[in-house]
Amino acid sequence: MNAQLKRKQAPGSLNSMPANPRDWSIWSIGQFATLAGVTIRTLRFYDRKGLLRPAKISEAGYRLYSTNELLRLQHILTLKAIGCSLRTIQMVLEQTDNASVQLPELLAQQRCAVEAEIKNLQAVAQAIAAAEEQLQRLGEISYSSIHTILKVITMQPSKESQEWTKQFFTGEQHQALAEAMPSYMKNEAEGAKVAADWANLIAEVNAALNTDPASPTAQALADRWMVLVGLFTQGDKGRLNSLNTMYASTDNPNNPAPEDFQDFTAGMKPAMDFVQKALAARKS
Amino acid sequence: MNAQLKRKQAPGSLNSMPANPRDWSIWSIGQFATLAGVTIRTLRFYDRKGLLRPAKISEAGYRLYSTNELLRLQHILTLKAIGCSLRTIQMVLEQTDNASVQLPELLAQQRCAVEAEIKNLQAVAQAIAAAEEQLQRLGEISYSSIHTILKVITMQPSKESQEWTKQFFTGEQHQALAEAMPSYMKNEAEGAKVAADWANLIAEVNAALNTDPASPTAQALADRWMVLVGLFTQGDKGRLNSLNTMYASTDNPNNPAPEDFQDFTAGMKPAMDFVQKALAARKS
DNA sequence: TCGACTTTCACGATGCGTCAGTGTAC
DNA sequence: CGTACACTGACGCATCGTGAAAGTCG
Repeated sequence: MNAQLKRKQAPGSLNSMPANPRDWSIWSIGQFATLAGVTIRTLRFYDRKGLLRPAKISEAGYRLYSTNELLRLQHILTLKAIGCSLRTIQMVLEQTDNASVQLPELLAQQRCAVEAEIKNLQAVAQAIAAAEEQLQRLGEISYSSIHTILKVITMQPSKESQEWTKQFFTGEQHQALAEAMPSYMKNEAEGAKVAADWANLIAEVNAALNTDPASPTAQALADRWMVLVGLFTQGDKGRLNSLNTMYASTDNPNNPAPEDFQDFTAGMKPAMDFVQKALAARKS
Repeated sequence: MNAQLKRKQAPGSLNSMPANPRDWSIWSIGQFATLAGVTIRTLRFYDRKGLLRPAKISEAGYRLYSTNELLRLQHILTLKAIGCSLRTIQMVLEQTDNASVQLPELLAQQRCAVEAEIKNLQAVAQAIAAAEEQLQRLGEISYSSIHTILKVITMQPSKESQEWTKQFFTGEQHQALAEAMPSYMKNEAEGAKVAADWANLIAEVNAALNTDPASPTAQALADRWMVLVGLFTQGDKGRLNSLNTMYASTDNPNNPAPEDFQDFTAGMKPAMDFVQKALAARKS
C-alpha cells in the first residue's frame, strides 16, 4: 500500500526528503521510491529487468534517479494499470518509433482482454450467487451442485454445438425459443435460480440412481424434472420431443454432438437416463 | 486447452482408453488425466502438494487413480473455478467436518472477491475506452492522458477524503451536486468522455506551463478549463467558489487534505495553478 | 561512532509448462 | 525391439516480498 510505512522509517524522516522533492533533480532509490509510490524492491527489480535503469550509478554503486526516470516510471505504471505485462511494457517503451507494437493496438487489445475477463468473472459471480441462493433455500449444497451450476452458467457453446443443436429444432421452434428466452430467464437472478434448481435436482437424481425407477421417490424426482423442463418447453409437445431427440443423439455414433457439448452433458447423462426410465415405468 | 492434443498422441490411441472408461475402476495417470480433462503435470503437481494423492502406487512407481480420486478432483476443480487458491482448497477439503473453513463462508468470501475484481476491471475497461475515444477524436494520445484518465476513473475516495471535501460545501450544495451527478455523468460512456477531456486538457496545460499566462494560447486553455469546470458547477457561482477554496486548501498545512486526495490531485496541481494565473491575468 | 540508507544474494509464493534423462509395459 | 507411457528433478514464468550480510553517508 504505502511504501513509506512499509519501510518503517522514523516518522518525519521521510528518506531525508526535502519539503518539496521537486527542488532536487537527483534522487536516491529510497527518495525516488517514496516520490513515485513504489517500493525500493520494485525499482531494483525493474533495473535488473532493464525496464527502468537509473540515470547514474554513484561510485559506491548507489542508484541515482532523475526526472526522466520519473516520467518513464509513470508510463510503466500506467501500462501496468491497464493490465500489460512487464515484457509487453518493455517492448512498447523500447522501440520509440520502431512501430512493432503501437499504442492504439495495445489499447484495443487490452480492452478486449479486460472485457473478456469481466465476462468470465461475472459468470462466476452469478454461479456463486446461485449456489448461495440454493444454500439458503435448502440449508445445504453439494460440490456437485456447484459444479453443475458452474457448468450451466459458464457454458459458452461453440459454433459447432450451436449448429448441431439447431438440426433438432424447426425454424419456428428456434424463433419461438429465442423469443421465450427473456421470460424464461428474466434476469441474472432468475437464471441463476433456475441453474441452481437444475444442479440440485441432478445431484438428487444422481444419489438415487440405484433405486427403482418406478418407486414413488423416483417418480417424484421425475415430476420435478419435468417441471424444470416445462420452464423451457412452455408446455409445447413439439419442443419437448425435439429436446428429447437432441439429448438422445448426443452419443449417437453417426451424428455425435461436438466435444464441448458432450462435455457439458456428460455429468448429467446418468440422471437423464434415470428420469427417462422413470417416465417409461410410469407409462406402462 | 486439450490435454489430449497437447500430449501429441497418435490419433485414436487415446491413452489406450476403452470405449467407455467407466468400465474400468482403475486408471493410469494418462487415462485419468484425459478422463478428467486436466494435464498429467497437474496431477503430479497435486500429488506432490498432497492435494490429490493417487489411490495406489504400482510396484514400478506408477500412480493409479480410481473413482474416489475422480470425485475429489471434481471438487478441487469446482473450487478452483470460483477462484480459490490450491492452499484454500486443501484446507477446505482436508477437514471433513473440522469446521475451520466452511463452505457457506467460502462462497460469500469468494463472491465478494470476484465482485471486487469485476468492479476494478470495469473501471479499467472504462478508462481504456475513454483513452480510445480520445484517440479517435484527436488522432493521438499521451501516456500522461491515460494516466490521468486512470486516476480519475479508478479514484475511490477514502472516508477521510469524503469528510474533508464536505467541509467546503454547504449542505444544500452537497445535495444539489448529488442530484446533478446523474446528468453530469449520464452513463459510463459519458463519464469516460469527460474524464478523457480532463486528462487531455491537463496534458495540454502541462505542456504550456512555461508560456505566458496572459497569452492567447493560455487564455484558450483556461477557457476550455472553465467549460469543463462548468459541467460540474452548472454555472452556480457558489459551487465554483467552494471548489476553488477546496483545491486551494489541499496543501494548507493547517488543514491538509488526506493523503489519497493529495495523491489524486498531485499530478494536476501545476496545471491548476497555471489556469489560476491565466484567469488572474484576464481580470486585470 | 551511530543509525539510516544502500548494495547484492538468495529463497518463497502461485500453478503449473517444458525439457532432460531414464525406467516400464505391451 | 520399438514405442507409447511413466517416473523424478529441475528450470522458467511474473512480480515482486522478505530477510541476511555487508558496505556507505552524513
